[in-house]
Amino acid sequence: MPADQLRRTRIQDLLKSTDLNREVLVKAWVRTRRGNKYVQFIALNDGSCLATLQVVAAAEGFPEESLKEITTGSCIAVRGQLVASQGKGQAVEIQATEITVLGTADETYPLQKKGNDQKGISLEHLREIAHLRPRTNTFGAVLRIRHALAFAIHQYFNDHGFYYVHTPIITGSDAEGAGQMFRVTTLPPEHPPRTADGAVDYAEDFFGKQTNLTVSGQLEGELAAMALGSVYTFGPTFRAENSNTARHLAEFWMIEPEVAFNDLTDNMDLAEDFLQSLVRYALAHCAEDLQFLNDTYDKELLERLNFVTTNEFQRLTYTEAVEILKSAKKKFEFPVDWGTDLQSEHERYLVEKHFKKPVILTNYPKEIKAFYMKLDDDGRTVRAMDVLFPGIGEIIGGSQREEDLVKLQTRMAEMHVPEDELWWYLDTRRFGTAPHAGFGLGFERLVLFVTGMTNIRDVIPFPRFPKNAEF
RNA sequence: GCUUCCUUAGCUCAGCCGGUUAGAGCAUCUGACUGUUAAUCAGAGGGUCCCUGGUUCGAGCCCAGGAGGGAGCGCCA
Repeated sequence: MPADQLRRTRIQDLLKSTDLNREVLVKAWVRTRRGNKYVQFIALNDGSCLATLQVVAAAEGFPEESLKEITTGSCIAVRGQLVASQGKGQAVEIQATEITVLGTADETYPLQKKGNDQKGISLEHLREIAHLRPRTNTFGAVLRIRHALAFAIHQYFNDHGFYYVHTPIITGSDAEGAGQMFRVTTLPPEHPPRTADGAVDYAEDFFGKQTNLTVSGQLEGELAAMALGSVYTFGPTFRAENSNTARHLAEFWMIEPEVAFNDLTDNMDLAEDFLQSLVRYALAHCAEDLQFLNDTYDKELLERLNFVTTNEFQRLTYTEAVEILKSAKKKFEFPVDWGTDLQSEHERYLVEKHFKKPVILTNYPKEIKAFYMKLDDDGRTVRAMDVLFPGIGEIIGGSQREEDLVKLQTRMAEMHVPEDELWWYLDTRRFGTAPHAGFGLGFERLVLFVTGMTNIRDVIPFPRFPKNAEF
């Protein structure tokens, strides 16, 4: 092939290639350069995998002076022979014949290599340079795993007969009951049009009414399930809560399957198989990245992931959980009483101390759960389920839905949910209602669990949280 | 929103009881070195000690207020 038609090969493909002694072209970012006046070694990373490719530049072709611009962080194109490496750290390397600097990076590049004192840039500092952190090993690994999990989610549902439905991001309802919402408006903030009594006149707004960013696609997902049978949503979700924790974001991605004719047990079966399949997919497809995270941050990560894929989740009712907590020897900061919601410390005790495995809690008191959950026969509890994971807490929240129109209307009245805003939702119970169930999985919480990262702001490229919308 | 801790070189951190010119490792720069593996060796440059005010003969250190960040809690996914 003529030299100028040579196409670039990804480093991932070169590193596993057995077709040696051929000319290749690589385009990538420089991690380090070292050597002497006779030979120089350049470690290259193009993001296709964690590992770097070693480029050898011999002095005959590349006097040391000519490599001055090849600094940590610069981007170069290398043409050369792919050969077996003489060194011990790698199987193959490139003997360079031509190096072109595509982009320089001077000494102010923030991601200079860390030294042999093993101390690198902290995750906290990397959050302040989130535009560059994908170039680190850690964020490369996290972002590749995030991608793999997103892909596995679509594959799982496709393989199981689910249809992907796109629910709206702008919603005209603020009655979904999942938290504070962000307003969406085109009205001028300084001088909005007013009605005769002085209130802001939203009839003048873009949609002719107040609108918000969605807090959940569930209600629309239910509409689709009542036609397509098994559906799921996977999209961005927004909560304007002033939550300052390592497990909350103002903008996050949520997966919400909804299945006609499923009851609570079917729902639990789906959640458990779904989660196990996703973890299994990551173990099979992200081995190198997971090994790196295991070695770097959390020595028990792989062990924990394998454990989850091979052990059944512990299922018990809220009432049973309260009994266990009441008889526990541990002293809790918050008392446990039937009817109050469990605190983080209680959930952590059940998952990490008592059962030492993922837990699915069901049949919560109706007072502490949403209006749309199906009432149990005793009239006190609802068919809710929360999946609790070690280190994460609630990773899934779901329920069998109330399919009976009258019971649903009664619950809405009790919880002051206005019927007129959800007339379309109630129509599903008026026309051909059916038992159905579903749940919401926080995507970033899943990525948090699989990567072993401890702060949710480190598993999404550009996190949105109170007082921060940089980048 | 609440509790608590932190903020010193580009990064990661020391800094004694409040006392002379604020230190280390890494990074960067310069030089040496014939295949390195987060190369090695030698040298050099690099500081608004987060900001404002106060106490004191004297403040990186003590006090007050503010800003930013971490961890935990609440809300939840």
